[in-house]
Amino acid sequence: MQPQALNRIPVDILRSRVVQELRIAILRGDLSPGSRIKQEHLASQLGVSREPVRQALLLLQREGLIHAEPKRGASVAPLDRQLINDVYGLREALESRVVETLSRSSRFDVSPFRAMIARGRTAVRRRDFRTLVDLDMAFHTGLYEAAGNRVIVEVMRGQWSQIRRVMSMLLDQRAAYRQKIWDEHQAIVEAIHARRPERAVAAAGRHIRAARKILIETFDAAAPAPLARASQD
Amino acid sequence: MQPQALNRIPVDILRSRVVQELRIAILRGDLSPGSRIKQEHLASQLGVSREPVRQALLLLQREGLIHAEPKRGASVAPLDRQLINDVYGLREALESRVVETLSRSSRFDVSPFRAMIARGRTAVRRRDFRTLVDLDMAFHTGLYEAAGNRVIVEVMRGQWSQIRRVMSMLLDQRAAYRQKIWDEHQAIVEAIHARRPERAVAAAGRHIRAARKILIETFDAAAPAPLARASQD
DNA sequence: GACTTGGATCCTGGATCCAAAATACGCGCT
DNA sequence: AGCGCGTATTTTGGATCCAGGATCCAAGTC
Repeated sequence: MQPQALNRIPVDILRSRVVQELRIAILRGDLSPGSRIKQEHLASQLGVSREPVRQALLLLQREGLIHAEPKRGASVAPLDRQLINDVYGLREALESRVVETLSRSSRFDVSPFRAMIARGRTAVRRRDFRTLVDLDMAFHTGLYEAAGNRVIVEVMRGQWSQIRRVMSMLLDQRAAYRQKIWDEHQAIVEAIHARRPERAVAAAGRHIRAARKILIETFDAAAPAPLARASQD
Repeated sequence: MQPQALNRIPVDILRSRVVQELRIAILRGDLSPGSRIKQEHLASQLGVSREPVRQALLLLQREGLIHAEPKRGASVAPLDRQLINDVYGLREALESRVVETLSRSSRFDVSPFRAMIARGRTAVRRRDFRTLVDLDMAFHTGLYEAAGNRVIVEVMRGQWSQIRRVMSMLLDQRAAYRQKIWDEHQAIVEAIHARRPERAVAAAGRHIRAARKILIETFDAAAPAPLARASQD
């Protein structure tokens, strides 16, 4: 017996496949906010029974992508202005702390981040929004992971579901903002690299507040009617 | 007061009852870390079928109280030194932000907090540890709620499960610390009340770092052996 | 005597079944 | 024709059933 790394990859489980599929569908907007989700229908559509579907719905409900009431069924959670705002409040608090920590650490490796920035700029030029969102999330997640706090990584993983939903909405429209993203990312990374905590925190704060501002504006401009039908309870 | 309690409140659902029971059992230590949880056994013990149990396990797994591997079953998650540490890292980041926000707000109402502090001191005198933990959590949760960020409230609700687990372990032993808690709480609240953001942030930071320090120390002292035992009943 | 191996047994994940709540529908009434 | 009420249908939450993987035990092998 060597190290005990013989049996890996048991991440089968139908349930997680359903979660994955559903999450993607919601994040992409294939399922529009507010639309009803019937278990039977979804099950047959994915070729499974209702059992894994129910569990998947449970999980996605906790993730905030699904809204459900007992006996009343589930629906895709509406985009929620307040929620977005609050998510960004959380993000600012955590990310400030993360970049501050990194700025004081001696083990921060800039290179992967510089690489991501380069790829990000390319994606912007190509107007490849899907990749752009992926890279943006990868960039920030990379920071969390570099800071080494697993709880923060985990918490933010959940929140990015929300962020991605509105992000895709936003990127279509805000060309000016798309340009700025990677400059801001670069500012953050270089400040960390230069070991300047205050500067890094400031850069991160600016980045996040700018994103929030744009997001909320875009939301208010584009959303009022079609998004939040069920927002009153 | 009951602002909008006219129609909802159908929080029956067997599953949530099971979650509740299980969570309490784990937090109280009635189920020791590492012990296996058999669905059938738990189900009959609670007088339900395996179905709600499975869903409850799923939820508690995401909450970090249960550890499970596919086809291998579930067990009570072991107390994890690193995890505790990380939770406190998260807490410090968020709570700093929260108290800072509150210090700048004009709508902060001290009175409920002062009341909690008084009750807390009483609980300390009476060595009523259960109530003490409840009040501690209520105090901090109260701050999150006062700040009005629902996402932070929600995220921290999850984290308090972890905090409570070790907290009960800690309070038994650290008499000196028990005394200090409510002084520190008072310092935080009064700083907020006095509209002194820096002071409030500093007080909150000190409070959380002190708690973390004690917790980790206690953990290292008392924990090595008895934590990950697999016990059957 | 320690290690492997075959098989009985247990347990989990998924499928199917059932009762009750909720919604949709149609009928009768004013 | 509009409205309300009672019933049919849909859909959910929970219970039960089943197949496959994991665990345990004991006998066989070196």
